[in-house]
Amino acid sequence: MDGKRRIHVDELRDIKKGPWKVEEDQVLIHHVKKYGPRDWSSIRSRGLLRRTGKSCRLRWVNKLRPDLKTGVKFSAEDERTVIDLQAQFGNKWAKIATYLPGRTDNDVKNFWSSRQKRLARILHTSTSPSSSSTKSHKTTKHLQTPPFDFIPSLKAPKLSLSREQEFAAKSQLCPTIEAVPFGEVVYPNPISAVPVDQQPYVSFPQFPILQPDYPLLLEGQDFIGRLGAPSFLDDEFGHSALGTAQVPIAPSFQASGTSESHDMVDIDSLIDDDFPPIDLFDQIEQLPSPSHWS
DNA sequence: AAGGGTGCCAACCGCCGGGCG
DNA sequence: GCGCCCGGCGGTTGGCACCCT
Repeated sequence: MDGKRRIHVDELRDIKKGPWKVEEDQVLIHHVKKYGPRDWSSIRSRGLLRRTGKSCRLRWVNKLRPDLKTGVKFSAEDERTVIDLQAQFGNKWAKIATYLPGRTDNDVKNFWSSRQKRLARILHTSTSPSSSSTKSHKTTKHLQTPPFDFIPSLKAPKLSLSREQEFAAKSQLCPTIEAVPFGEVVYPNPISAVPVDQQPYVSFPQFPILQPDYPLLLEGQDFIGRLGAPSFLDDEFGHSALGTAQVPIAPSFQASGTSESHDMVDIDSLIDDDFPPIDLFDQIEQLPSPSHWS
């Protein structure tokens, strides 16, 4: 073809990928100081770096920008903000990131992804003991086709709660989960494919079918733990909107050994670390029922 | 001590829309 | 109007460190 095309191919062959070196960062920083965060492609055309403009821009935005909160974990406040905004905007990470100073869309995206994985794992563990913790999180594709209809997904009902209201909704904790005695099992409607005659069950809310997304799980928060709270259904969905399903207790939860463990599950065994202190959610108010979600 | 699971992060890929010739 | 280039964005992947058994 023409010369222009051939040059383009040669350039592509010469493109560098992979982790950035300190020297490359310095060149990029120098370019931005001189020309501003633009003309990314000129960095390459000037022969300053063997990186694509896209790669340069990404490096600057995600790593080199001076206003970034690098190495700072998401606070509970950040967490709430992300959850709120994700509920409002969906997976518009760039937009959400604009509400979080020092955070990039990549940060938010990674945070949300980790959270989704954790939630999926928790739910998977609590409903499918035979297959828990056997697959690497690297195989993320299984998360896109989760085994449950209700795993929190990428679109959530739009909420208009105040932050205080939402925090308050997290506050009702129950120290135990009450297990349904074996033999009094109600088959978990949309939840589990595990044979019901092989596992005892933990009371579990039957999520609203038309609102399958559950957006308000804080990082590290004991979703499982709250399932046993008497007010859980009222808090989260409005009692009238829900029935109750049961899900099997994971083997690790059953194996506590004591006679009580037959009927009661120690909440500590269900909760991840980093759980926000209870007094974080001092004020208790009720969430609106799903009928109020718009 | 070793191996597997998990969390976190950096970076790439593909798609899309806007600008421009 | 069309094609190309560029930048922006969301999704995905791979690597590494840490933790647990």
